[in-house]
Amino acid sequence: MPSIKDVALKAGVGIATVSRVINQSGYVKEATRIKIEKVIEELGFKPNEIARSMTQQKNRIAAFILPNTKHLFFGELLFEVESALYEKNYKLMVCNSSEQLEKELIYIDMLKTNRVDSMILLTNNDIEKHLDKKYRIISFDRIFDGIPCVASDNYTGGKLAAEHLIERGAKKFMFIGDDQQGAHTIVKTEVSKRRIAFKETLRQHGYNHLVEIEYPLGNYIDIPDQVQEQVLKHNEVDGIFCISDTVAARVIKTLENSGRRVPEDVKVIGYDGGRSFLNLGKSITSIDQQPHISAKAIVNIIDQYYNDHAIDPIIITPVKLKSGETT
Amino acid sequence: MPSIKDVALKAGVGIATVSRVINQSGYVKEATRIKIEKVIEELGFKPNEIARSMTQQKNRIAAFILPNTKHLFFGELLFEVESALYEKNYKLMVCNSSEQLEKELIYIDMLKTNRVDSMILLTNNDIEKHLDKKYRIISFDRIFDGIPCVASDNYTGGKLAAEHLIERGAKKFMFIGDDQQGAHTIVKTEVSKRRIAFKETLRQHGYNHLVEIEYPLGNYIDIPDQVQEQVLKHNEVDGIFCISDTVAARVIKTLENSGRRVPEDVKVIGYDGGRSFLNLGKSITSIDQQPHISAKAIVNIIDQYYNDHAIDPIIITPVKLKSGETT
DNA sequence: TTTTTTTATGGAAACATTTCCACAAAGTTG
DNA sequence: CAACTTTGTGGAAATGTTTCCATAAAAAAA
Repeated sequence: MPSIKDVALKAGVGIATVSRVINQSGYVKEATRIKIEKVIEELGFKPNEIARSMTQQKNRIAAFILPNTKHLFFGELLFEVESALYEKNYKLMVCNSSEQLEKELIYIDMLKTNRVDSMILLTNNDIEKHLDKKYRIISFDRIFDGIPCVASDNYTGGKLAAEHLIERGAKKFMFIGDDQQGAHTIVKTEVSKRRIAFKETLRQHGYNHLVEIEYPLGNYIDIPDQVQEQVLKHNEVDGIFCISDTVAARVIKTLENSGRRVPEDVKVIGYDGGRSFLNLGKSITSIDQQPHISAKAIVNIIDQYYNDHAIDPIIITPVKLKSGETT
Repeated sequence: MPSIKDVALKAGVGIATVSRVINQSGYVKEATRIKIEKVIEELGFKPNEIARSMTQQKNRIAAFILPNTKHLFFGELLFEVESALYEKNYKLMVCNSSEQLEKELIYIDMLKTNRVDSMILLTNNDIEKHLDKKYRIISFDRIFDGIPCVASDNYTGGKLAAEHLIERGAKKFMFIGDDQQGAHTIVKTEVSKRRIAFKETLRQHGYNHLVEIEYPLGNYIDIPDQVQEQVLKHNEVDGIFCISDTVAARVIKTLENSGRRVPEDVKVIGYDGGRSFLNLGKSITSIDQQPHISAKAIVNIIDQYYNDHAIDPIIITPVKLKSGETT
C-alpha cells in the first residue's frame, strides 16, 4: 500500500502539499494539484483512515449494540440505521448482545478501546450505572439518565391500538406483553407505555374488561405454554393487542388451531409494522414504528456528536396504524 | 482519555515498560508490573487500538458486504458470523449493498481506505473484474477466480429436495427460482446448482415432468404477477421446490387462496431452514443451510488471513433437510 | 519602487502505540 | 572471580497522517 510519502516523493513535492490536495484545504497551485492527482491515480493511493483518525481523534465509525440481527424488527432497524449512516459517510459496527448485560459491557469496553465515535444501545438491561457519560452513547427506546434517546411514540401506539379495536367492535380486551415484574425491568422502559396507553384509552371509552398476560421479554423463539393456556382460557375476549407482530402471529395461530376465527371472533393487532408477515396467510394489523424515521433521528444525533453540537436529549418518532386482515 | 505516556509518567517508568505489561511480552519485574497495573486501574487507561493498528498494520476488523440485513436468512447469517467473530475477538462492520454493484464497489473502496483486515462478500453481481486480489476477500456462495469461497452444499440441497418430494409421492414437479438469463448471472452462481441437482435427481428417478419458473433475483418484497399466474396455470403439478422459504411461503399462499391444499394436493419445499416461518400457520419443509456452520468456516478463513496462513480456496458446508407440514 | 497581502510550499511536531537496540544489573557457570 | 547468560529497563525510531509554522514567491496596494 503506497503512503502519502510515496506520492510526495514520486511527484517531487512535500508531504504537506499532498495532504492539502487530498483534503482540498489551504493553497495549492493548479499545476501542482494536477501533477499530484496524477501520481495518486498511478500509484492507486488511498489515504489511510487509521492514521488520519490518529491525528483527528475521530473516525466516523459508530457501533450498534442490539440483542440480535435475526429478529425482523432489529434487522430492519439495523438496515435503516446503516443506510442512513452511509448517506453521511459513517461506517457501522454491529454487536449482538443476545440481551446479556455482561456481553453488552464487554462490547462497550471493546468499543472504547477501538475508539469508535459513538455507540447506539438497544437493551432492556439495567445498564445505567455502567454507562460512562463521557462516551457518546445513544439509546434506542429506553431512557437512561443523561443519555440522549430516540424512542418511537409508544404511548400513541397503545392508544391507536385501543381505538382501532374499539372501532372494529371489540368489547372485551386482552394485552399480551412484557413482564413488568421481571428482573430486567428495573429500567422503566419506553415500551411499557404501550400497555399504559392501551389501558387508559380503553378506560376513557368506558371499557373495563382487560386481561393482561405477561409474555417474558427477550424470548423471541418459543411461545410459552402458560401464555397459550391463558389465551385459550379467556374465550370471552374479542380484541387482543400484542407487544409485537411475532407474538401476534403466534397468538393467531393458537386461536385458529382451537377453532376461533380471526378477525370474525377475535380481532388481533400487533406491533412493528406487519411487514414481516406480509406474505403469509393474512396480513396482520399492526402499529408501524417506521424504523426509517427512527434511524434518521439516530444518525442526526451521531452527526451532532461528531460536530460537537448540542444534543437533543430525547426524540420521539411517530408511529402509524397499518390496517391488515386480522381486525 | 489517558495515554500510555500518562501511565508511564505516573508510575515513574518508561513507556516501553508499560507496553510490555499491556502486551505481556518481554521482561518485567513483578513489583514493576504490579505498580503499573495499579496505575492503569486508577487512570482507567484503555490502550488505543487505533494507534496499535498503526504499528501492527492489522486491526482485527472484518467487514460484511451483503444485500441487506432485513431478509431473514441474511439477518441470521450476519448474526452467526458476528457471534463467531466475537469468540475470536474480531469486530465486524456491516454494509448493505442493496444488491447494487455500484454500492458494493463504493463499500470496497471505503473499506480499503479504512484498512479493514478482510471483507466478506455476498453478492450476485459480476464483480470479479473489480476485485483486487491483494485484498483479503472471502466470498459467500459465489465463486470468483482466486478468491476463497464458503458455499453451502447447494447440489446436495437440490438433490435432497427432489428425493423428499418423490418420497412423499409427488409425480409432477415445478421449480421456482432465479432467472438464469438475468443480467446479474454472468457470474456462475453456486445457487444455480440447486436447480441442476433437482433436475438431475428427478431424471435419475425417471420423472420428466418439470416446469421451471423464473423468479427474478434480488427482489424480496413482491411476488410478481406472472409468477403467480404460472403457478396457478400448472395445476397438474404436485411437487414444488422453491429457491427460498420466502418464495415458498408466497407460493403456498397463492395455492391456498385458489383452493388447492398443501400438502394434500401439492407438496411444497423451501430453502433456508424454515426457521423464519416456524410460528405461522404450518411449518415449512425446507433445506437448512445451517448458517452457523458457514459462519464458522468464514471466520476460520479470516483467522487464516490474519495469521498469514494458507487459505482454503473453497469450503463446502453441509445442508440438512428439515421436514415440516408442507410436504 | 516599496510595502503589504495573498498564494504556495515544505519541514517538523504531534497523535499513541510497538519494537529494536543499548545498556545495566542481576544470576549462573566454570 | 571472571566470563557469560538471563533479567529488567528506557530511549528512540517507525507507523501515516494533519497542522502549525517558517519561508518564499507572486500579486496588489501604496
